[in-house]
Amino acid sequence: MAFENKFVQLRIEKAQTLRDAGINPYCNHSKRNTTIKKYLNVNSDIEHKENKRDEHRNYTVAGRIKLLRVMGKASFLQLEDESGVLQIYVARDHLPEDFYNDIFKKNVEVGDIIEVGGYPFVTGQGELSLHASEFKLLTKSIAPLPEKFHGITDKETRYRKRYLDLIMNADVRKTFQIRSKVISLTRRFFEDKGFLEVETPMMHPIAGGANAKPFVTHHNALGIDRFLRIAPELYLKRLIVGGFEAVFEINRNFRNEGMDATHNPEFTSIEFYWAYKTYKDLIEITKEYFLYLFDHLDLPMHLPYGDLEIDFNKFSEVPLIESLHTIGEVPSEIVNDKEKILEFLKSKNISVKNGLSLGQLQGELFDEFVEHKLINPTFITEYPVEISPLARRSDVNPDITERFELFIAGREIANAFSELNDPVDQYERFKSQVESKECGDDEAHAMDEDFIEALSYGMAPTAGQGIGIDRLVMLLTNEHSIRDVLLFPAMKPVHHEELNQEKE
RNA sequence: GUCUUGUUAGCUCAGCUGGUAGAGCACGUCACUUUUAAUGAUGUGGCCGAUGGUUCGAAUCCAUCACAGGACACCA
Repeated sequence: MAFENKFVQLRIEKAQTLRDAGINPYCNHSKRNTTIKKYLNVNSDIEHKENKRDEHRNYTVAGRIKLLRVMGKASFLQLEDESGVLQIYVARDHLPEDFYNDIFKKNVEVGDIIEVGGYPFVTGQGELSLHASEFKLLTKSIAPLPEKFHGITDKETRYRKRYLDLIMNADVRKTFQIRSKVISLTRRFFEDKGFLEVETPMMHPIAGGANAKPFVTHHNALGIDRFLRIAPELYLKRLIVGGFEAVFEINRNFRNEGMDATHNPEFTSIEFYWAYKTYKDLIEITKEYFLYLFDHLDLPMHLPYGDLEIDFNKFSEVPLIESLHTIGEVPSEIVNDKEKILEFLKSKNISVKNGLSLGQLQGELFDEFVEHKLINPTFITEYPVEISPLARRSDVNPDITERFELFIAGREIANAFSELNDPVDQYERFKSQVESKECGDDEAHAMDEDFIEALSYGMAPTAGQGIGIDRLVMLLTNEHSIRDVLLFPAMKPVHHEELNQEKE
């Protein structure tokens, strides 16, 4: 039952006491005329004034009471709005008769949202404050806030009740402000380059564009299942066929897979496609993009991340096969021989699925021995064709593709390639994916004949790239769980009724 | 999915080899007109995550379940 907690009951009673005294505890009119940050800036000269005050100035601020110190006939409170924290001085003799004793002291408490008018002054302890001459309750908070010193630290509560986390932890608000900036800067960067922002379907008849398990939903009117998209790729390429030459989409993808520190069932990516360009051009624009972000976010080029320090002046490029030896210390004589790779993996006690192709085994070696060592930004290039079903083959070596993935701090941040635009080749690759699917690989691509038909009309040579925004934000904010950069991360329901409701 | 560690007051946490629940903050009452997690006095507050079991007796031991954190596996 709601409101049964005794502390909540007490606060509801206070709200009623206020109503009885003619004060609306959920008042709808605020006369706020400045933010706390502006107030502190504008009045920074007060400490040099006579008596360290200026009674001719008057400001009205509003916010939530975070701390309250009642000292008899006067009180101090710490008021917080989105912009900052301000100390308010409330004295009995500067407010209407009896208001201080009967209303303020008895019915106003930590958590309430109030509005205060008054003049600026500096206290004996040297803190620029506001001397209250008007005081108005805007919103009565009936739930007690977490402890004032330790705040709220329990991760489960922080994720489930993000509003509490945001109230109590200013640095969490900061993380999400940076996230917002990253997205808006990304949008501006690509718009300034002449890219067109587009929106493509979230509900797909065929889940394509990535190797992943989709969520399934049902369209009642048509009586058919739809898949929540796992990637926007195939639709964005259709737009290139249609004649757009540079498009991007920043939006959610959905993958029906496990959840952990770097995976949430819904996540945000940007994908962009650029006609008449190659993956080499994408390497250049990616470097430029990072510089742009660092510049506008005012981040150091030597970025700390946990125990690591990442040097963003040092982007490097290494072909995948070469990286196996030079970075992964895999003997170079085995990397082009299936049997020798299998032997090597076995000697290292690493088991892999049966029937993997050479390219897939090379991918396994990379994941096992190289990926986690890539701390400074590294473009790994020239991926085997077997693990790149949508990428264009190299003109000089048909076994590899014109592709790169960007790794930073041991994690994949971006995936890019010159797009495969030969419809017959694409058809063959889909067919081989379908065969893998039939052999039990439930993450292999399905055949998308409509996409093949689109390619048949001719897609200009194009380069395309996807960047995981959540992981990028983790990197830039020094967060180590994706849940800390998602306002409302996916959580299991707490009550079993919710879990079992789908059983019938 | 596997392993592992948690779950005690609104919040942060104690509670040993089983004997019937503790602190700080918050809240109530009193004092206090320049405090900074204000201070001093005093009081209220708990189905010890859920269900079973062992026992004369369980917050404590055992089992199952739920949720969460971490690690591994899969993936972005």
